[in-house]
Amino acid sequence: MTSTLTSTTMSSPVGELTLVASDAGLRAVLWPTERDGRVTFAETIEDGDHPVLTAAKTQIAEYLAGERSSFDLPLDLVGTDFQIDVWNALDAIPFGETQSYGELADTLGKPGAARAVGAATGRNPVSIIIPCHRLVGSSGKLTGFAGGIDAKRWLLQHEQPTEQLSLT
Amino acid sequence: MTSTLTSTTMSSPVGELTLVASDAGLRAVLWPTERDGRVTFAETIEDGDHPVLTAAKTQIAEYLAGERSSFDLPLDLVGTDFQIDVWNALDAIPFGETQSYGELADTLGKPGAARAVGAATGRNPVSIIIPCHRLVGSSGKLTGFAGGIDAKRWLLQHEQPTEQLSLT
DNA sequence: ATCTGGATGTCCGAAAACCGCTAGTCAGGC
DNA sequence: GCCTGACTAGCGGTTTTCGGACATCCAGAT
Repeated sequence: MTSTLTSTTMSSPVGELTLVASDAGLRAVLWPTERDGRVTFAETIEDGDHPVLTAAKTQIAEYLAGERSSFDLPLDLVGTDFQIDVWNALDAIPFGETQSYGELADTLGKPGAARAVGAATGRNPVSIIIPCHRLVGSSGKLTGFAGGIDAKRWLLQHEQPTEQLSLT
Repeated sequence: MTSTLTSTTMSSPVGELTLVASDAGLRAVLWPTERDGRVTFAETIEDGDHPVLTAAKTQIAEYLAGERSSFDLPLDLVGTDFQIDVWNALDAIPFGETQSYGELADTLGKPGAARAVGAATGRNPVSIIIPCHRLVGSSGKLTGFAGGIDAKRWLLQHEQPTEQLSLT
């Protein structure tokens, strides 16, 4: 049926990440709590040498070390049209900036779909690479995150030049 | 996603048949009324030269000409566990014989599931090859058929040596 | 200040509907 | 009596439908 998937893992300040790739590109970057359910691991093979996986590993490590602010990787996104739209819009939020769920809904031409944006964001398969952590409540509050609110706060602080803002 | 499907058509005394194959084998033999809905034709390519399709065409023609009483083709059945069980049990009914829905349910070890057998039979993707026409009501009545009751009667008469039985 | 309701797309579980059935019952016609 | 046909309840698996729940937010009423 589906082309074979390969996977590998890497450790990071925000927990162990699991990377999954298909022939077409990077399929997923998963938090420890997401390992099950998000991807059917029945058809997944461990392979640390997959070119897309090694590239992703390198770029994520550079990002976490503060040496990189954007990614350049082939992605293989699987989702509904709306979800893909949301993920692409997320990708357009620049390093260090944030946007609210409602604002993103507006830019998609679907005002009022803030809640739907939240649901689609929560289903982003490629954490960190597609910066779902840059989406916050309209009041600035950090509302939810697949990897845990702590990880979201860590990533956002990490993108602040002074490392000083205290985020609630 | 799914591997590519190829299809072709052939005419027969019971109407034009549409054959569909995947890499794994014959996927479907459809009646004119089934062409839509049963298979996603969005991903189907016309190709009369596909080896499985030509073999199926030949064997069906031989069967319809009275020169063949069983089939030997790789099948690629897609369905629930129960449906697959039913289809396999159907395949075991010999040429020229019939069985009732309830009897088949019994042989599956699920007495009382006669009606479920009916539903599964109605979903048999591979008409003629898997002889769903050999399944009749417990009273001997021809109850239903995807290709129409007339086609069912034609096939059953065709399998009678004398061509004489009058089936209701 | 705080609470309520309504709008959006998707997924998930529960419940209902749907069938290519069947054995049983009962009323009619011979 | 015996057969037939019409009608009924209950059978089991699958499909369809429906109602919530979500990583929200704004307006209006308490």
